[in-house]
Amino acid sequence: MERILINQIEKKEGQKIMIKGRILNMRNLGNVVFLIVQDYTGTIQVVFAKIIEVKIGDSVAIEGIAKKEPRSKYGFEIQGENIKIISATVEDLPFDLAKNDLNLNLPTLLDYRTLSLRHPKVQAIFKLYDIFLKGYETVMREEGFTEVKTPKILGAATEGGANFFKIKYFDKEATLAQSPQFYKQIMVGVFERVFEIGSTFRAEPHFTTRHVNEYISLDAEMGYIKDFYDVIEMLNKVIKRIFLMIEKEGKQYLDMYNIKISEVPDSIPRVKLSEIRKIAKEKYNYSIPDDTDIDPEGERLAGKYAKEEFNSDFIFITHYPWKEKPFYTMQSKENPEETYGFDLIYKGLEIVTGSQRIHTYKELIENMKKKKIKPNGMEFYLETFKFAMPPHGGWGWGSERTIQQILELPSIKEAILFPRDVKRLVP
RNA sequence: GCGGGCGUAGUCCAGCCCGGUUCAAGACGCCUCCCUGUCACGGAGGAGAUCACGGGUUCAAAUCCCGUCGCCCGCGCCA
Repeated sequence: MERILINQIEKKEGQKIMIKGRILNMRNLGNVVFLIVQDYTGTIQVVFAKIIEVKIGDSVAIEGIAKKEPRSKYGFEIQGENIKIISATVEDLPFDLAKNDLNLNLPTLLDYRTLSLRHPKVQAIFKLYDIFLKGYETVMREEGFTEVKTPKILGAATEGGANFFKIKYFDKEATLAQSPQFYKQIMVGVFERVFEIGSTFRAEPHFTTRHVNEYISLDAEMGYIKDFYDVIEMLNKVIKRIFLMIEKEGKQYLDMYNIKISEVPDSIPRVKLSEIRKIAKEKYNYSIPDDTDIDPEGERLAGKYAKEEFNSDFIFITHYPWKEKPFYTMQSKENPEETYGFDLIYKGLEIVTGSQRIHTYKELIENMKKKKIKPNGMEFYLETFKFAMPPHGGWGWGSERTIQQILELPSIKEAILFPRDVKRLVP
């Protein structure tokens, strides 16, 4: 008999069918047994009026009659006639996958990742992530961006600093990319508009709920901009369209977390960093420390301000200080202490960083000198700027952080299948 | 790196402050039995913990002290 997918059962009312899937739960009432069976399209209840020898977790093939059943919360069920174990669970599960909530501590959730991922509510995170990635690809292509994949094994650190992983590369030393920055800029000189979805690696030993050492960055870079507001407008438009797609296609998954996805304003509020400092002080009586651009408390307050003042979950903070920004960021013409750099804060957490980049060779070299950065290993990047790079800018967007914030997950690690942090290299 | 916290059955946890009838309680899961409409099914019974490890204080330590190991969080840095 041919397998019928669970979401197709309603079309087979009254017919004898066969499904394949995993037993999520079993309720034994003596002479009647209820099974909840899951395949990749959904879940359904199967009822047997006899004793059956199966365990929760088994992969099974079930033959039975599809029928309408108002007594079942699914509205439909299968009157089971025959059940066959395709693959058996040979050990007790370490926790209860049948409950609505898994209720595990983070280390347990991640240690038993191969099993915790089977829980519908955990799966929902990654189904939403799937929609999110598809949305990004779709919208970016429609905006004329070409998808590129740039190397992650690099000969030199992208942006200086010590936060890159060193690896052995035959007889040389290499590093893992902590950003596609150089390559995506170079590609502006080729395709004008490019985007990338790729792994980035950061060797920072951070211990927070919003950092990991390997994450997926959604990058973009676009040429012939008139100023960095062109980049902000593009990002605004892209986010709005993606969030609408997630709302439409991911409703069943959002519902599992009781989340109504944020409305993205047509024009997300934009506030200068210097303004945010004043607002934090005057409105919330908090002083953002002078030795940083903005601290996490400052970001939370910026998010709070956006909600209270503009009823927006999003806010752009612009004009980050020159001394805090990397050498390729364009300095403000109006105020040399500031740059044309911005962050996007979503629900009080930074999820995107972007800027207009310096596009002339001369300015780039001058800025490097001022920042005391040696060109060693990045000659290939600098060379490009001798050959007429158009004015351009772009962003790096943390994909997992976005999912974390959409679902309000307590840790970014819940939004990654197999997260890598300071303490975790397996599974 | 600095600061704070945690470690008790397979899982989630109570007990720790104020050491002693609690030979560590409960819930979920597991095993046995009962139940023909459950949907977090219900009911009865049962097994499962050298209280992270090592040392100390004490008549007595899960509980107080010291050390070790493991982990989590905040900050820094950033997406």
